Amino acid sequence: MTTIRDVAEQARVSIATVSRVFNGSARVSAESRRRVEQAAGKLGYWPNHAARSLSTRATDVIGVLLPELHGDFFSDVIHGIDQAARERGRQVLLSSTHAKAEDVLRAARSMRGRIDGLIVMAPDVAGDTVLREIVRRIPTVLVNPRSIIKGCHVIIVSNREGAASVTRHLIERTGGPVAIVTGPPGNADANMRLSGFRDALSSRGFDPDDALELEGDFTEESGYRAGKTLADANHRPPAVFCANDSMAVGLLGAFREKGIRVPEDMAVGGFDDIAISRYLDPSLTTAHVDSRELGAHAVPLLLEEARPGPRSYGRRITVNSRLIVRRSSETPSRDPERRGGPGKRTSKQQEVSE
Amino acid sequence: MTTIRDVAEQARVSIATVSRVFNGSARVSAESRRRVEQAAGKLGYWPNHAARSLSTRATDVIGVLLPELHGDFFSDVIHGIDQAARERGRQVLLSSTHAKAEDVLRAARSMRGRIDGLIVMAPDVAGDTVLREIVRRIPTVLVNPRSIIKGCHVIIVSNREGAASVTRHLIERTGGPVAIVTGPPGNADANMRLSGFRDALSSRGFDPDDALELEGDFTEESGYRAGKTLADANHRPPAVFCANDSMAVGLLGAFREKGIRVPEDMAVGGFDDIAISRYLDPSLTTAHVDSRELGAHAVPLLLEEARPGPRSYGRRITVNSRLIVRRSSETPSRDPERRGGPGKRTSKQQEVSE
DNA sequence: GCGGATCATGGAACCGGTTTCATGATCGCC
DNA sequence: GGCGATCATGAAACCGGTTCCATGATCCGC
Repeated sequence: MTTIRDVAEQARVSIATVSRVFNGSARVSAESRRRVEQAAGKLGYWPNHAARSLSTRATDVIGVLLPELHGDFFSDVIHGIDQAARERGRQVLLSSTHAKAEDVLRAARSMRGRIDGLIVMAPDVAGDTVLREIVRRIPTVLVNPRSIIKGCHVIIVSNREGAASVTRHLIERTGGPVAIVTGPPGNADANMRLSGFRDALSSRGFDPDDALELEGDFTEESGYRAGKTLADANHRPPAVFCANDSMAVGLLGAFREKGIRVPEDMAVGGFDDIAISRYLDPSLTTAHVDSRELGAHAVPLLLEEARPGPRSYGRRITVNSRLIVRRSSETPSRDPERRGGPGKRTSKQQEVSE
Repeated sequence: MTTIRDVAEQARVSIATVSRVFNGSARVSAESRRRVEQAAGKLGYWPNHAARSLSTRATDVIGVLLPELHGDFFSDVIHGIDQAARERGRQVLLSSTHAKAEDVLRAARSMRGRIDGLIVMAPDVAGDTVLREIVRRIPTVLVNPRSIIKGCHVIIVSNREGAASVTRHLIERTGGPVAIVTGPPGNADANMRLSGFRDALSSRGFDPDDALELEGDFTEESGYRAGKTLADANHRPPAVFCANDSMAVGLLGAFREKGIRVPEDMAVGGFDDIAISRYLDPSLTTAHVDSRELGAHAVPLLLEEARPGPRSYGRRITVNSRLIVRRSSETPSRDPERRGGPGKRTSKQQEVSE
């Protein structure tokens, strides 16, 4: 491959001059510039960015660590990050499926020298030792971490408040109580949503009841199993809140098989508002999280952090969720003609913000 | 940041020995290894991969160029690539939204030195000069390009055959003829699908008819517009094939607003089998493309290509599509109880392969 | 015409690793 | 005990850029 030296030789100038032409920084005579450009064109020279970033200590690349790429939620987050990055002339280095702390550490390590900063989503990583190791070396923005690192920027989805608002809504519509299908035990998002659910229940005068809490793991299958369990239960509550939409999809399938009508027999709520939620039958009441916005927030925060100079003190940004009421929690009697279906995607949906 | 020299100094060995310890290549005495590991741990040393790949000329990173990140199709493709890459210890450098040839070239250029190989999806890039420029310098796998580069690996979705099979199916169910909502004019996928549609029509004895071809651009909105146009047409055909599922979503919305029942008044088919297609009401008949498989094929092909040594001759891999028959093209009289909904996602769907 | 400022340019150090090659120590064997 | 083979190790070249600094040429004003 042709290097800067080949171009310099061909153009009969020094490599320093070639570098200057390509960076447009210092002044170069018109004659030298012409010769360099001609030589570069003739040889088909493309600069090597590994070499470049070795000396400049900058890469224009943002690293992203995700727990998984499955599911629409993370696709949307990546989309948001990629778009925000591209608007700022950055590329995105992706690494996904890091459940264990050890995986996260290894992935971050293998990015050292390749990125200017890192966006980490690690809702399953307990303790802060691993995150500290990373934050110590690489400018980082944490998204929904289980533990907060002092001085490190954080973006937090209002999981607790969102879960509480869906739960409250279900209580209002049905009189309560409400069951929950939880996320995996160690997961930060899952924990906050469970907590919000409990808050809402007790604030409406319902006592804590273990029988109302079914364990899931955010997968459609676990929602399906929980749906079967609920359907067979003796004293079925009139509503159930699924800690994410994927589980609600599975749960709705189980209910259909068991002949439980939604919302007539039971109201259902979810969390995330993934793309298919509005197309489900019945369409799903859920807490909408603007997952693109997550990325859009993370990138500028990170680039500010990655800038040389004194670090700003760790900032905390909260991304709000909002309640979207759809058919799965409608009052049964009401507006029967809407049965037709989800409607055109771009048309106005019935949305209720709290 | 600590460098290999700091570690060497602390461990009282040379940088060569530190390098050997970290790469596990040559033999190092137990004593030296211990000292190096202790020093590295104490100093918190993480190797710099920019420097490393500068001398090894390898990065363990795969570049991916996409036309856009919108839409479920490309999300799935990324997912497939990421998974295949991770299984092989590679990371993914992402760059999206490259409509124009110029953008594609710039993006590829800015990856030089950062990646071992490149996967390019550029269905809108006409001519082969830009792609040639890239292929010349970086091991590349092209996915559904508009023009074939000699000697370069290519992965091709059987657009033509898939479109033909959906069209034939619609003719069989309705007696034909079938209208089409096309993709954007210059797009490679769109062109092939249109071509397959025409083949199927003429092979069943229908003459070409411009009135049956409505122009779309792969967006939901364009499908919506086409739906309105079709609904208002004088002689409406009994079926319509949308060149992708997103447009079918829009078209179904328009039909609903116009009171056209699917499949009773009109049968509808799509292409891609994106995630929501099975959840639509009615669920959508479509040509399923395993978009994850696309990635799974591209990565090993690329890594083989990127291996030093003689280049293998450009190989061509075809990813087949298969017809998925769902309610949007069902014979109206049949099986009315299936109206219930899409069913559990993991449960068996009615699928018909040709 | 002379002295100092401005300007274009090249040499060389540097970024942080890998790897070749030379060297001295240790080993086994006769 | 001496010799060649084996082994661990460090010095130094190298990967391909950027940038500091010195240098010589040109320009300007007096």
